[in-house]
Amino acid sequence: MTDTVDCDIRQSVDRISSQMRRDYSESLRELNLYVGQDNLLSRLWQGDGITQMQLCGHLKCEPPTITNMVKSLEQNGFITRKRDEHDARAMRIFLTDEGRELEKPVELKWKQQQEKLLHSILPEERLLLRRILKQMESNLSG
Amino acid sequence: MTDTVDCDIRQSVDRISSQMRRDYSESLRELNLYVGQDNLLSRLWQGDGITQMQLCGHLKCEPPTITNMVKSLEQNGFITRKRDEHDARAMRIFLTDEGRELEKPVELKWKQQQEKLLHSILPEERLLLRRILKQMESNLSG
DNA sequence: ATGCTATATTTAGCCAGCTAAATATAAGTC
DNA sequence: GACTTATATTTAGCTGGCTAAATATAGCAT
Repeated sequence: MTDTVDCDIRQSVDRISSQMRRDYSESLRELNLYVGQDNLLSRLWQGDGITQMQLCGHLKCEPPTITNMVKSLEQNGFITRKRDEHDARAMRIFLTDEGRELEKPVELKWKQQQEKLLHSILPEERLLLRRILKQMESNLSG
Repeated sequence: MTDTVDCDIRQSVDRISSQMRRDYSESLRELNLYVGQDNLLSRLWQGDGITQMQLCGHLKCEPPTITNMVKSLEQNGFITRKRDEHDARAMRIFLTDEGRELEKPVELKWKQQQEKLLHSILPEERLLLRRILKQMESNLSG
């Protein structure tokens, strides 16, 4: 019984994340972005000029993934890359004006997505849910 | 405040699913499987000989995705494909012995994954969580 | 029988994500 | 200075996932 419930939870999280990704992907296309690129830009809105390795750390992904994402974002005019003046190995990533202009529209998409996800779930439940999700996050990273 | 909490939830689900995928992917490599292939096989363990279109429905993905997954699984010897006798358009997918043998090991991986995910989360909380996740699923599909 | 439409699958090409290996530069060591 | 190791990024090649377009077959209607 417990096993069944637990297994449902694992699968449920799986279904939610893939459906959310699909949905969200479609929504982001209106901004000429692909899923994941919003997270990279989000980090840059907090302060740009960081290296690709630093982006790896923040986005928790591998260097080749950053290379590709950054290439795509650069081609679409949202960021620029400059070689570090003191370390010719590193590339520093900067937002363009177009990249900066996406901050508000992306935040709106986030709110819309979150509202859709949490519709009809009560504030008390949201708080508890939040706590449990944090626990799950730390379970995975530990 | 509410916005912040909600947004945390959206991001939290995002982080959990990507970390889970990474973890799980690594774990499945021991069985010579890639993430997602276990879901396809799982449907076949319930009964094989179904068409690729039926798999699309169960896995909620598009036909080309099935074409690729099925090709990979066939090359690795877990399934075989036969053209439908009455409808030459359709391919029917069957498990090989190797494919059948993966059922128990994959279920073990599921249990390990779920145990890691839900560690230290109480049974009452799990029940509530399950209910909320179901609600989120229906929010997304509706 | 001819033709139009619907269905099943594949191909090509894109993105996120990965690993393994190559490249380039930095920095420490002898 | 020359050698070795560490770090940053890229390339090649794989998977899951997608869309758009191409095939192939089925089935209906005239």
